Amino acid sequence: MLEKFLAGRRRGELSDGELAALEASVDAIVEFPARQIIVPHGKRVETCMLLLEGFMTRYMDGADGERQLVALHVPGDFVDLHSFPLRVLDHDVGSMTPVKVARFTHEAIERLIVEFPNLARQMWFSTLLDAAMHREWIFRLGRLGASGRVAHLFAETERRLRMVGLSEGRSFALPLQQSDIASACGITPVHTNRVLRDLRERNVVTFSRGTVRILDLAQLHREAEFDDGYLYPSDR
Amino acid sequence: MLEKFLAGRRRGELSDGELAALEASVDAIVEFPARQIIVPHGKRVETCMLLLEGFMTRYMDGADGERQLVALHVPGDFVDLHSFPLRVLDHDVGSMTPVKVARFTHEAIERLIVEFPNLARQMWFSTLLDAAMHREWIFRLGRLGASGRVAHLFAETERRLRMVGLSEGRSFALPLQQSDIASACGITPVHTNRVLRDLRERNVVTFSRGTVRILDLAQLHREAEFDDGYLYPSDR
DNA sequence: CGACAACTTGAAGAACCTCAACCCTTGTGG
DNA sequence: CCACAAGGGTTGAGGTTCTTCAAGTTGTCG
Repeated sequence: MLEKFLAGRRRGELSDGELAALEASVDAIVEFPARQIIVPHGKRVETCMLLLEGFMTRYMDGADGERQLVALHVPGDFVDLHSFPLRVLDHDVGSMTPVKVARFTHEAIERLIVEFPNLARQMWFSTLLDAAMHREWIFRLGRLGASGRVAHLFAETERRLRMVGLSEGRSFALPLQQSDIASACGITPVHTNRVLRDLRERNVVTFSRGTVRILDLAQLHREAEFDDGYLYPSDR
Repeated sequence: MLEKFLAGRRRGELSDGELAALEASVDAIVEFPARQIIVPHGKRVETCMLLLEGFMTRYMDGADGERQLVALHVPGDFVDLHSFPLRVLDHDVGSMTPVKVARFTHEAIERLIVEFPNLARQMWFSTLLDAAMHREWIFRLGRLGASGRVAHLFAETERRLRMVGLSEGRSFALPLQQSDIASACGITPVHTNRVLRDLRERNVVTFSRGTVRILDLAQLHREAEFDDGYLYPSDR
């Protein structure tokens, strides 16, 4: 049942036994409404969640209330696996859409990694994939202009969704508002709007009512300086 | 021999046996000159390095040759432990000063984590600390202005050096050039110079010839919106 | 002392932000 | 079915921040 969700975050294969043990360890399938804090920062965490449906984000709020997204999570992501070694998160985890997750208690994770060292390795790998994406976001914010940042967000998300079968490479659902894109890219909502118009008018990509339509993938990647190597894709 | 270096990146304690095994696993103590690429991106990596002396960085270069630092490493950091699960790095690792490192082969790491599950956990934790710092850098770049970014870099580095006994809280060695600070903060060297003058003239912090002198720590933290929680400090 | 690299400063312009108004869509109650 | 409210999206004008380019100045090392 979980197998198809794990395609985007694997280093090598999972055995049938490992997969079965993972599925047997699921504490519960849980649903949350959109726009809700799922895991607050600074509080002891006892579970981890594998995202099955919907979009989630991790974010930090600044002193003036301005929000910075630090990650966008798509189905297949082990959203807060970081909380297992860390125990307390330095950031909030929230839902952007209604979401469905498979919840695991930390005790269950503990048992799994003792019994299946390969699963431990896979989980470590998964969290380091998050770290690699963090680094790419640092690069995006530090070295790209506003339109490059938005292009990069689209390019990365398209590539990640394609890994789990949620994009065919031309258009995909990205149920965010312009202000969410602004929060991810370190720019204002107003400027995000202008950037989107610019990308649209130059026939690179359009974003409207939660759908991204890529008109020129090569140009999108060029403007984003995007190379998918950091995602360690298994499907190429 | 390694013990004093590990103070900043521990979750709980290491037993004498674990420490001894770690020390026995050191492949070699290696020195590198300043300003050298130590681990290039995209190439299979077979070893990891624990930084003993000097400063190292991880960075990515953009299409126009502009460099973005994604991490600054201080003594005690397991610099490229990410390469163990990832096998290939998405970024370069380089020395800023002459450095001395303890090198471990991946095979040695493999043996260690099989025999000492607690070491495996510590190593996972260490890489997630890097991820937490990455998130903070994302916040810094996305939500702070130029002087806040520089202040944040100084605040974070001071706190980390204090954890390993290399800062007393008032002044510390940070052997970087203004252009390195620029690379870390996503601003130009020229603007970095103006920001440093501003911080100096407002009696917050000075930076001169590789030394940071903190004049008003509270104000530095305020401007950086700095809270050390994400470093999971064990010394408070 | 001379050469070189790093640092410093000024001036002009580009990128992005702020503020304020308006538009368009969607949902709701009469 | 219409009126209207609310939230998100769009546009314009003007200001701030940061960049770019170019010209010094300072410090270091042979």
